Amino acid sequence: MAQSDTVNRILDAAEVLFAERGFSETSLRMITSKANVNLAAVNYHFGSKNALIQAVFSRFLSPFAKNLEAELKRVSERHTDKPIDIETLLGIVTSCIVMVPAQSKTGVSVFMRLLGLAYTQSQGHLRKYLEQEYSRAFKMFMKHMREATPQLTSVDRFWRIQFMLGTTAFTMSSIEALSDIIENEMQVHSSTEEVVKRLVPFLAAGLQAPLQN
Amino acid sequence: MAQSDTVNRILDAAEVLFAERGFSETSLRMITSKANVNLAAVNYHFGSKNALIQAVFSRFLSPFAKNLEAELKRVSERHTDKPIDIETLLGIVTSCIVMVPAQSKTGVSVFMRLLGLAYTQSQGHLRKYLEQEYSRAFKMFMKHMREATPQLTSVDRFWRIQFMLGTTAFTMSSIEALSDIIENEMQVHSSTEEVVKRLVPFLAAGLQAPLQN
DNA sequence: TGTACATCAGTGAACGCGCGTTCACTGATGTAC
DNA sequence: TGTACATCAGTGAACGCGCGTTCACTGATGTAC
Repeated sequence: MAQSDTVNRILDAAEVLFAERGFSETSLRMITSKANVNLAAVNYHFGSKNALIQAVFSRFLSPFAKNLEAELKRVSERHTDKPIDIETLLGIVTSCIVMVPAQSKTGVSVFMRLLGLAYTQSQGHLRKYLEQEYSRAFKMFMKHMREATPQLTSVDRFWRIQFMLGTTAFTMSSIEALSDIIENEMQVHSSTEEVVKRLVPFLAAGLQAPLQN
Repeated sequence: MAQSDTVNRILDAAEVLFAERGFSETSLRMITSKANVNLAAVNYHFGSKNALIQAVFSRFLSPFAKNLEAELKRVSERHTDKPIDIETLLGIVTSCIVMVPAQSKTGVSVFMRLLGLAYTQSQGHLRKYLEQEYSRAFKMFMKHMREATPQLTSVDRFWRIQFMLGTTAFTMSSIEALSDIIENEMQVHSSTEEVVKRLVPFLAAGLQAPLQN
């Protein structure tokens, strides 16, 4: 058994349980029994429950941020004359998200649900951690976003990006339940890819909606 | 002291604390000490913490649902020839939300934040309760929604309504944190009312976005 | 009008329980001489 | 090569604490006769 096996088993179990139940509704005892490790192992390896939460996020956000920075740099080098358009920008983000799970072993929906929870459930420690850890990738994305939507004031742009984030996080976190409902009611099967395809025009249209005064 | 005074003081305190901290992060001891009532009074009047949570929602959702049904009926009687358009429909919903706080004493932002939490934090008991309690208003709204977007297939309409719901719930549940960020970065204050005003055109544009194949 | 009883809002203290965390300890592996 | 020691992952049991809930009780008010 490799040295890091216990650590990874804890992270795998915590990731799934946090996504299913939220942070304060998931106890260390649930995590350690699902992971088949000793209760004290969490505090031994991570120090505290809060530190475990941060580690869960790091494991998928770090590769995502790395992918995103690389991809943004790559594409912008081919767009020296004109800014990257919104559809391309959104495409880059979604493709970078899809690239990650192969590394961290979990599905896209768990990934997205956690992102949603990070916004709605954090008590401060997590938000602070994410802000300082991933500010570079976020700023890079925002720079391109600014160039792609010159017609928006910075306040409008800020809010519309939050709206996009909200739509995505919420939809992805409940995609399983929603797919079941629609399959029951309308006998139509929806894969995550198909939902994302429906999502992108919705987001792009919202982002570029006329401003009202 | 009127008979219902303790009940209302508990509801007032619970409403504010739930909105600030979420449900499982708010203890009955916090609520009763803020309300200046005995700890046992919650279980005496409501029976359990879950029942208190449901009562908090009832106090603002019941008048809202009543407003919404009345307003939808009123407006549709003047639109016998053509269906109500989307902007009007969304306007009705937001105005019905704004009408409520005068009855339940709290601000719109507390109201909206609770709505967001209902989606992101409920453990089942709340979702079931809301579904069966307010299904009539919801179905009525959906009927008008269907008429307002005849160009959409029912599958597309289903997903786009979920997108709208997601955007709203997510934004409202994290509105405080987001308002703080934008106030720090751009020195602009954003009230909930202003955010809702920004949200509506975003949602309307997304809902009516061209379909892609 | 007075008495006995019922009802009900509210109380103070305690209950058992699950929580995150701590601590002394084990046993395997690596390292120095 | 053998011995002494250090390091470190992992363990079992317990810690104190805050939680939702319960219960016997009080005291005020209403009601029947």
